[in-house]
Amino acid sequence: MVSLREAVMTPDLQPAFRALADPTRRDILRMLGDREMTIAEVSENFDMTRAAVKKHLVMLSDGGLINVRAEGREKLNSLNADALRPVMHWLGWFDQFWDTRLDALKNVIEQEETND
Amino acid sequence: MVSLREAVMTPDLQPAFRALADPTRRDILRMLGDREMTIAEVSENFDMTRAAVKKHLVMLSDGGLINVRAEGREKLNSLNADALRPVMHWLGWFDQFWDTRLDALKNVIEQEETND
DNA sequence: TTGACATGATACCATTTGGTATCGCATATA
DNA sequence: TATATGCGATACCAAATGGTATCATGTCAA
Repeated sequence: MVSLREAVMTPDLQPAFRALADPTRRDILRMLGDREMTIAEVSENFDMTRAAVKKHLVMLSDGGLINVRAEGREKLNSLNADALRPVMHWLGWFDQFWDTRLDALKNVIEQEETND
Repeated sequence: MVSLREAVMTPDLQPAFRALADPTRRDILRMLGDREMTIAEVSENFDMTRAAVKKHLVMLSDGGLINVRAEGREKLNSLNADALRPVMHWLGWFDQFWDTRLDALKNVIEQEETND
């Protein structure tokens, strides 16, 4: 029996971290930020076969990072950004070790971002 | 020529993401949060040979996640948490997609954490 | 019903990954 | 100087990964 907090914040991180370890899959995630896409549409953006893209989508799905919805003979893949929260949470533990000398620089950068 | 922001916030993320993709390496990072350790010391915490641990340390070093300092015939490995910032930054892009309905739950959890 | 088409499934291949065993080298220390 | 010790390097192996080609299946449309 795990606590509510454990259940929500500490699922098995391995599938998500593994899914994020490939640049193609990270690119796919950002593409799906725009809109949900079929496998064929995703594949158009890469120089590889649809079967290869399909494998990446399976890994993303295994990590819970995308949802797949059937519509007729098409499968629409959509981003599930919430699955990135546990990953962020894990990384957040390291906040305590961040070099505070960089904070000023961080602020500068974030200021720049507001001007994008 | 890349901008300051690009140089600081968008280095090549691949070595870091790859380093984070293995549970042993993630465990090592948290161990090194306590104190810097020799290879032998890190190896004591795992059921694998020193050579295997060494390989993990090399990958962590490739990702910039640890620093290695020689002291006599020993090599002291220490956490470089700052290298996780670009990773956090990349993940932060997805904040815009997070389900706001989870924010209340997140607050509850963070409240719990203050009571640890 | 008959194609056309989007997807799924499988077999296969090369490379990377995660591990072991073993040897050599540099550095403390008796 | 010997010798023990901490580490690095290499060769090797099994399994996972990232890709291809090919065929099967379900669904839309004429």
